[in-house]
Amino acid sequence: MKLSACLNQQSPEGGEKSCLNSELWHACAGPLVSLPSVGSHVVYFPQGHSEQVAVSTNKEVDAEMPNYQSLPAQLICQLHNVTMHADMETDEVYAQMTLQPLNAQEQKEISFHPADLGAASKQPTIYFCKTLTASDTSTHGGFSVPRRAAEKVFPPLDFSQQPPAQELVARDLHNNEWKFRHIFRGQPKRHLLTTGWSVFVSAKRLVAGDSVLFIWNDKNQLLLGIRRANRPQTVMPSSVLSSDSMHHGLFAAAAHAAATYSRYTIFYNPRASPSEFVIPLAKYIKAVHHTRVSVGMRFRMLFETEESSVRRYMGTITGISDSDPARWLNSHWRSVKVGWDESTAGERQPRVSLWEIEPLTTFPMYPSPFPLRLKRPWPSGLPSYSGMKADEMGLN
Amino acid sequence: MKLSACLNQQSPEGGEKSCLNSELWHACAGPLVSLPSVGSHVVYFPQGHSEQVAVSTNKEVDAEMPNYQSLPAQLICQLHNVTMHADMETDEVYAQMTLQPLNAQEQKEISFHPADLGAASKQPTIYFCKTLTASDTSTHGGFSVPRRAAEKVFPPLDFSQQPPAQELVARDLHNNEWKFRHIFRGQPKRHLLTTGWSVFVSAKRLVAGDSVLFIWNDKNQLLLGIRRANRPQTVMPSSVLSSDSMHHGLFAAAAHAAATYSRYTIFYNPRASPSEFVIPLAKYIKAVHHTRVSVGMRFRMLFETEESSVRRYMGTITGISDSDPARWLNSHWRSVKVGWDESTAGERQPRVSLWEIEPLTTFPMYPSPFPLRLKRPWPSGLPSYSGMKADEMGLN
DNA sequence: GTGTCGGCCGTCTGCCGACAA
DNA sequence: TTGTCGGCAGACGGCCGACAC
Repeated sequence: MKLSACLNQQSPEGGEKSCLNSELWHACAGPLVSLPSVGSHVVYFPQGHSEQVAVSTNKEVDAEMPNYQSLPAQLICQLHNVTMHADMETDEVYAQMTLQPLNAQEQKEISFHPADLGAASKQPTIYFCKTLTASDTSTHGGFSVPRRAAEKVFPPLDFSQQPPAQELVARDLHNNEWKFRHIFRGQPKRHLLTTGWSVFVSAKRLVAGDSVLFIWNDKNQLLLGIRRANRPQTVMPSSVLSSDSMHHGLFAAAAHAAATYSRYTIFYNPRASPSEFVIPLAKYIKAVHHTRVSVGMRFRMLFETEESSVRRYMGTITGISDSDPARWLNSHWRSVKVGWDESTAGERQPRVSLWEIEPLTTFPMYPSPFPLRLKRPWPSGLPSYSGMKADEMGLN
Repeated sequence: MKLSACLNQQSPEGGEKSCLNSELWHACAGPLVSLPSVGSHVVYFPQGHSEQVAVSTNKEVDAEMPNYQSLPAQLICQLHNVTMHADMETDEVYAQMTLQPLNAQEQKEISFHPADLGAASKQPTIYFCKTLTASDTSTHGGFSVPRRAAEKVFPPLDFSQQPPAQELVARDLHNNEWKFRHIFRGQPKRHLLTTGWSVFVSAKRLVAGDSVLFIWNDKNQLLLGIRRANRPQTVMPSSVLSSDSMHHGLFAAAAHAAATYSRYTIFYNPRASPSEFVIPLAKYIKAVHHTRVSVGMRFRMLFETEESSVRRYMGTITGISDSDPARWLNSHWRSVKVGWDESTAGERQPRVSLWEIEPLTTFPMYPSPFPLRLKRPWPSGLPSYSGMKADEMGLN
């Protein structure tokens, strides 16, 4: 992996490179991924971060790993910076965030803004995503564009020509330019990308099963991104640091930042990570303190389909407990054990976090939604909820 | 980077994959690289390890990085395991080592073996290395084999045929098989690799300036490896962990191992690292305690040439001091400031370590070389030399 | 001794509509 | 509506000796 393009969420003019519309990044990341807004308060979960590192290094955290006593299970931070990136080699999207743990005084002064709830980012409206077929990736031919897709996102063809054709110019996440010949021909007629397509396929090393997506943005620019199929064993030990040292690094850096209230930097890989581990504080508060859940309760949760849209799966809460009591006591990370109505080969996780689900047979405990204010602030000196008991949080 | 092939130094039958002769690994690593032997005692320098991480992530250690008080500047360890690897994507060689810091009792019982001195590994005798030309990597033709090289390492051709030709089968670091047509033709006659060569070039993504090397080992097998040219900006931020967290990880993992005398794992990238940071203890002792150096003294030091051989450069010692007194007090890592006779654009480092150089106008202080025994063992409880004063070590 | 080139042939790329799912 | 195929023309891959440094 090499240096990556930069997409700064807030200050496009500040970046080292010219910055693309973040629509493309979000389209590649998927409909469920949202990034907290700069300046807002968030909750950071070392445990979730560790899960991402475990997936990336293909190695679980070692049982011998010491407890970082000074590191609470969740850190309340201010989010100073968010930049969107894409891997130079694979185009895999990821985000870099700069977090700063709040000290006791800052925690007392927290006030909430509705915008901090972090709704899933709106997917661009004028776009399409197609999974590549064997013919699409073969050297024998070009790319067959689904009719509705071509009519929706490509500029209209001049049908007085025979055959109707035009040159398309599209930019990828790295702002590289790709040119394609777009032609409408064949019997029956269909939209095709011919000249230029195979160069793109080989440059991006696309294979059948990968997806390509086109966006027509509000500046009349054509953007294109890719999403690789979930190939098993795409993991890559970095050969720089052992996975054990990586986990040490994650915990030590977070512990140091928590102890000194200083900034630190993390990477979030939306398509690698099993769950988001930087959550808007308001979303966390709402889910943990203002929603009543109990064993046996029904809920639904959003998942991404293979066609890049969302669907809800239903399930039942079967238990509420610490997912790793030895290491992370009183953590809300994956504290909810669930069973799924449709059990497709255990594809969905058996444990989820409160803010990931929508409980059904309940309603919010507060009548007026905003602004919120906590009755009982977190224990002074401990920038976390780790000292709270379950009954204080309405879990029982 | 993906999973890598395994070359176990000691137990070829124990590896998960069939293991190749380590000759190829050492040939790719270069003539100056040696690996300490399994079971021996070594000195590990977190500072040197940090340098490697800084090079790999292209980012220096942060000035805000806290001091890891419990981590001495050098750790005396037993080397439990050494495995040789090669990156699946780039074929870059690296080694994985398992180290275990010695406790005070173990340090007292150390005895030295001459074999532990860690002489540079013998390069294979029957091999050649060629830097690829534009013609070699072009699709227009094959690979032009230098005459002496072909006669030395390839099986002899049957010159009764016209033209003389044969099929060569060579295996790379991952034990993949590559087939080439070896032919002797043209006017004037020359050795060429034709059919099969371009597949190899494109699979390994070789460009003009990269090197390829062939070995004819003692089992009558043909092996081949590659060495990429030092292209600037080959660095790759991992997008898994920030460089700050990487440095934290390195120090925290080492500090934890030092505190508990437990094993930990490191990676050594010989072609990325500016210096070896795991040194045979005997070599360290000899250089630090049994060699007298002083400012103004002449010395010579080995360097690798572009043609993969070694040559000596001469220099003068200009100072002896801690290279990073704020972080690593009384460390011998790069404690010697030097000036070079041939100052080719500051290519060579201004600071070296004692065990890297050969002082000239001096001779060893001990009459009989081995076995050695220290008069004054290191301070009990501190598994390092960090408490020693310069005058105790004969530096002044 | 070896790097690069022109010449030449063969394979594969890549554009086309046919056809079927 | 769109995935795959046969047909075909042209580009490029790749093997050869010529030639120069």
